[in-house]
Amino acid sequence: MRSNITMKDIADKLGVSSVTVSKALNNKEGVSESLKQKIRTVASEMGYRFNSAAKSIKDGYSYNIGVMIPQRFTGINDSFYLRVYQQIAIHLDRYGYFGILNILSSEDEEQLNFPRVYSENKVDGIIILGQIGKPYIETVQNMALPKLFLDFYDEHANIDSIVTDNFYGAYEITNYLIQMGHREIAYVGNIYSTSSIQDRFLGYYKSLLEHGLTFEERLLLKDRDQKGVYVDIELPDKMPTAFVCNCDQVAYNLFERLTAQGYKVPNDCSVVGFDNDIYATLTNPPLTTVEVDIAQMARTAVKAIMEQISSPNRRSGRVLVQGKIIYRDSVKRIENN
Amino acid sequence: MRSNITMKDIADKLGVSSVTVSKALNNKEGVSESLKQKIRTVASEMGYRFNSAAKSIKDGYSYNIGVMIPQRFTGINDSFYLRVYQQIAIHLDRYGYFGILNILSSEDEEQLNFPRVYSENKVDGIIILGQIGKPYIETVQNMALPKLFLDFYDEHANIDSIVTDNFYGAYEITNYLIQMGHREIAYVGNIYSTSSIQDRFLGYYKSLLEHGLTFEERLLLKDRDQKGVYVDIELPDKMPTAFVCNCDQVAYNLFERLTAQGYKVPNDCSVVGFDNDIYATLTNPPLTTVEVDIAQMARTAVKAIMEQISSPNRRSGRVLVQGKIIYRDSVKRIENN
DNA sequence: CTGAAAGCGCTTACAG
DNA sequence: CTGAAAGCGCTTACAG
Repeated sequence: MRSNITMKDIADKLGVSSVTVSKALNNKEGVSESLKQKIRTVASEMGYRFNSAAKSIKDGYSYNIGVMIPQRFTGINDSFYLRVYQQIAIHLDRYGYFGILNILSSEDEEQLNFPRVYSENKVDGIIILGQIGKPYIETVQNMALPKLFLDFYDEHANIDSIVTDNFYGAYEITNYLIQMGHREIAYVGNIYSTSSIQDRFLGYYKSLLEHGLTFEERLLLKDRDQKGVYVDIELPDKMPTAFVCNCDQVAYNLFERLTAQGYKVPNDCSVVGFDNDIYATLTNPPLTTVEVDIAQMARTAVKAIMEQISSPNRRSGRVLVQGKIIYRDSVKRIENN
Repeated sequence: MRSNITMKDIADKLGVSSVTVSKALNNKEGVSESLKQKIRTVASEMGYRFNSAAKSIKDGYSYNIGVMIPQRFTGINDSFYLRVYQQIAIHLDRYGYFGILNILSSEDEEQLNFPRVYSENKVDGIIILGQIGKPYIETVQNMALPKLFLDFYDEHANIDSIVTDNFYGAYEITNYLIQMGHREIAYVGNIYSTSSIQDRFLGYYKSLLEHGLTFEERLLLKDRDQKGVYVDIELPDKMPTAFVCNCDQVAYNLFERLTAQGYKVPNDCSVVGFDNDIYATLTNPPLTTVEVDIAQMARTAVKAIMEQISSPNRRSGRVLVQGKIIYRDSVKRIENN
């Protein structure tokens, strides 16, 4: 139930018209300062609350943004997207907007249903947070609304996207390992599993190339099967001096493996991760890793969708958000012969 | 920007009135089945989307619920409330409602500002998720809107609340320790910090009482200061055989402490936690703990707020949601002399 | 500086 | 079974 005090009530109380009240409360021209003051005071005394639905119906904006997260990314230990959503909500607030969370169920994704936020005209734009299936991408394209992919992209759909610079982050952290004297560096991750694992691998690869190091198949270690289920990591017979892991959780798994085999990090080998999530601080010693800048991702996403709303024809394309290396204690400088 | 197709457009196309279109699309009486069908078909062909703002302005409902989480509970390793929010969003969906996330900043909490969802009439009710300061509770009481405290309560404010049965959960898990032969059982937590830590302590206390065990001050170990900042846990000189920790993260901290001092869990002492969050699986061995039923909390909360909306005078009071002991490997049966 | 009129898109209550 | 009229609370464009 809403407060039943309207601008008309305030107007009646003061013997003015509701037009004047509207102007005063919105601080528009055409009302004397003294009247404005009086109106504001009375409004506050009466406990007046603005009716945003009435405004919406007039100007056609809901002042809401839908944030759609596919259900499968919302598992029990998987709060990354929720955290991104939270940052989005905070940044939307600065534009006078609100965020409505829409978990995309597997059924809706399969049946290509529009989200309810769309069919009920609840939002002025939609941010899709987390990779959706190809068929559903088409459904999204059919939505007549500003939209944005966050943390993934599709090369065929012409939809703006914001992604972490996986390539550059992995490139930089591999450079760092090489600077620290490492020459035998393994990459841990199934590069056929997701595009971000693949992009991170390519960054690692580029770093090797640039430093005249040759990549060897045996230094590519599988961390999960095609379905994304983690498998035991098999250490190579001849151990490398450093491991680039595609994410912190995998680095954490690798630590367990190394410890079980009697290796000590960083003395016997160095390990780096990616994401700077909770796992990065749970290893002993804590992990040097690439931090995904969640706040920056959210800020960029909100700005991009706001621009689409105000200028429907302007496109931002694919925006990369740089990560940042967090230096901790899992890397040791080694000497080369 | 909204789709600019309205009921009027559909009506014009079919040569009927917009009243008839409204009735047909809402499946109300007074329109023949055949006309309804025709109208639905044309609506879908034209890509009609319902304008919820227009409905809102008529019936006074926004069909949104605000979920307010104090900023301080949204730290980097703290996704419990976000997960609850996610479940709330899913359950709201079943009522045709949406959830709007509102992070309560420390400034707004100090300055006793109403949340924007309230002052802009964006929601039909507010769920406050996580303990807010006493002064702000008064602010919340002044909001003329259905409201609900989730995961905390205040004995003085007459506001419905849903909380985990902290008391009973701690009581049960302490009973379990006693069944396993433990007689010297410590409680880890600052009982002046939050009401849930206090309630869990009382459940522990009741279990001791019922079994004729005497509580000793020295067995109450502080885990954090008044502001909630974790402190080093000081182990008592004479070690107990078991520890009841007020939450899993503290149990995790205790593990580190015990390991540092050379104690092994569960051989040297047993440890139990509360929450069954990520920390419960990160200790070695994993933790026996009380699982907070997030889905049930969310379901109950949504039901309660919906009831308040439909019958403003009905109150649900303080509802307890039962937890569930998850048995793992951090407790050992011991023999008594 | 102030306000009467019209309209946003829908629904409700009533008349036919 | 169908629709003209009125109204929800606000804002815009215009007249004074």
